Amino acid sequence: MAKVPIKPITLKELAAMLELSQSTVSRIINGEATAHRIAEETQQRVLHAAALNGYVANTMARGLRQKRTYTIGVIVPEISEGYSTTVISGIEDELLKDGYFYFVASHRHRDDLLEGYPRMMLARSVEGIIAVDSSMSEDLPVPVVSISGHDRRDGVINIELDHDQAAHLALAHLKSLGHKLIAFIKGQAFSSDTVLRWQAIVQAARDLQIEIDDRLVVQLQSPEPGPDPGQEMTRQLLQTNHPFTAIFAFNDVTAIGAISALREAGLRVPKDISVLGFDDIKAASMHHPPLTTIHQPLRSMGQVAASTLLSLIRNEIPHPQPEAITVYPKLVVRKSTGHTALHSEAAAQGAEEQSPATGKDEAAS
Amino acid sequence: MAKVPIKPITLKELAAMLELSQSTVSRIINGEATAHRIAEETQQRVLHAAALNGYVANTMARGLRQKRTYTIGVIVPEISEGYSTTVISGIEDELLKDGYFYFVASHRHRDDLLEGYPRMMLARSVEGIIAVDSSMSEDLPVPVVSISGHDRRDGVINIELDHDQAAHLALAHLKSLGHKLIAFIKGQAFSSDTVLRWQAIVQAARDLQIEIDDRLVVQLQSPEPGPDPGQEMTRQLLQTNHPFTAIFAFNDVTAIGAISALREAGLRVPKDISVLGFDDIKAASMHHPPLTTIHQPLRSMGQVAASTLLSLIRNEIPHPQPEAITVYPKLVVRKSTGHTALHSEAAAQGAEEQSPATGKDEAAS
DNA sequence: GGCGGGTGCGCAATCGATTGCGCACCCAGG
DNA sequence: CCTGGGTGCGCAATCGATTGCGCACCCGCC
Repeated sequence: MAKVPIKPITLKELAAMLELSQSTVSRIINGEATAHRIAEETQQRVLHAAALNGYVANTMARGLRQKRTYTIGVIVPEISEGYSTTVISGIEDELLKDGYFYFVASHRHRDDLLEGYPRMMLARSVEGIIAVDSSMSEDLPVPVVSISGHDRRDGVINIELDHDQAAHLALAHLKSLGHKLIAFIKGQAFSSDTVLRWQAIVQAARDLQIEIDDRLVVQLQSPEPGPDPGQEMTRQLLQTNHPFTAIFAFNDVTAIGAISALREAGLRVPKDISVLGFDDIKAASMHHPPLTTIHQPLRSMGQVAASTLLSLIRNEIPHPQPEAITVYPKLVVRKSTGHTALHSEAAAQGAEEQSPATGKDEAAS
Repeated sequence: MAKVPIKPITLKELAAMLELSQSTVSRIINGEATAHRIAEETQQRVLHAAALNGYVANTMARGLRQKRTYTIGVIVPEISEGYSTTVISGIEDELLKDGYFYFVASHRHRDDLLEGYPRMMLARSVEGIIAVDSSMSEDLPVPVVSISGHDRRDGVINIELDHDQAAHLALAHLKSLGHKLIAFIKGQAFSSDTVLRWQAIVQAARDLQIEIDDRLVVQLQSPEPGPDPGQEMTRQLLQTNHPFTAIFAFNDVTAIGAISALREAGLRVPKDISVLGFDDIKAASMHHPPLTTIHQPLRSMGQVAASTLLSLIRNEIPHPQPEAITVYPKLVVRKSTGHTALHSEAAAQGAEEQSPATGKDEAAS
């Protein structure tokens, strides 16, 4: 089992052993032998010696010359929460399959890092960059694919959710449960989804004839990840004393914070107030009650981003390039939403019973 | 906002602009100016121009010359859950500070990947590897730091939790709440913590004079991440009909699964059954009820691993190297544990009241 | 005027692989 | 004998940075 790891042999040494030039050996190793008319016998000789000596080309030397590294960079806001990491695991699926590796860097919304990381990655000759929920402020000399970044920049392909459909699914669901007084928690200003999502909600509300009461609309302020900002805004919502029967949160983590605040105020979810999340991260199904949420196919967004980026790198995407690739949401009904009790106690009671606790839900994607 | 599209500038170009030689510029950039008697004014000129043009040395070229890559590899079982990702974010903190980048690869417990990834990383000349909850089967020619991997291999430094203390904290907590019939859910066989943790539990139980009933000990089987395996084993535990008043789960996600199973069976947590988790991942504090758990300083374990690895790489750790670096657990009491009702209804009632819902807990580390 | 000692910086090789040209050799045909 | 066309492979530049030497210039002093 214990192979002795020896000092890697270089091309020069290998060539010397074989009494051939480096060029020849290099060509054979790289499978360009026939294109250069190298004798079959020589090829075998070289290949054999290479295998015997465990020759592996030095990645840096090769990278320096070819300007190829088979490496890409992934830039995320934050590494420890459900959104980015699910996307990353989708990215990984695709990349490693093709022999690419990736660097990860999280900028935590710090502008200097948002600027610096792409640069540092370029210094490492990444062949492309995937930005997750982060807007790139500069044009980069490599292909860029952006996930939920709505920058509309030349050459940058966006992977984005169909927000209109998402908003429609969400509001139609709440409406079907009888909700009319719906509170909204918008995302932080820095999140690239915030604006589009809100526009879509406004439009969907109009289509479904749901009225949006401005006093029931709040926006996350604290840049902190985790449920606290959502909890905080929900408290604020409760303090204003405007009645509502449902909350549509910007994401699942916010929804979880909202539920904490509601509980704190003695309100039951979903009996008194329904809470609808967004994203469908792992924690959504693990929560109690399991969150009804709008599922974003995060993992496959990562996969699509990665395979699109590879295509761009290989120049396989004809111009004009598409500006965006749309993916579609799904409504996942779990237990944090129910019929509103405000207009019909009976309906509310029914809602309680409508889905007996089976312990199973469609968490797995 | 729109700066120049950043095509990295090279040393040669920068030197040309400044009408200096590459050597001089290189020396200044690398802080070897004084050692080479470069005029203070020239230094300022160079530094300024470098900053202005966002010069960053090409890592490949530098690496080629210095035989350094400033890159390490991180191997994790799985990327999308709380344990690894928290560790990774700790790793990132330390590494990027020192100009290192890292590759991530997740093996999902597949042996071929567990073998293959280290190899591929070596081919990319990583200077070291951090293995998170994964055992490396071979000796590697670079420094390795392992987090919760109990392999005891020469040259591999382990970052490990003080399991004895953890077990003691956990059992003492349960005992203090009156629990005597404690069920245990052990980790999957592949998790490197499983054995040590269990040994520590057995020892702590002995010390605290708690009896472990073998019929109340189950082990996670399914390799699947997420709460399902925990839920499954808890159902099994319930079916055997041996009474118990508390469950000590292998980790928080398992605890969450356990709580689902208990609810499903009509049992309340913590009123009927207390559940104690392990790890203190983000989801633990977000759950309802918030999990009482044994906190592992995951983030700082990542930081320690990274800084230790960097020291190893720099050869700053004198021989004989330590075999392990121990970090310490903390008991975080939230709301999933309470006095057992089995022996004293009064005590149980008291427990209910003992911690009023404040909505605040010590989740943040 | 020549020499010694600072000062301040440059030349060119080097890391290991890739790659655009080009060259030597052989054989057959004219 | 010379030429033309294969065949089989090598020369040397190149990628971008680092680094061991070394050199030019200036000043003051004997």
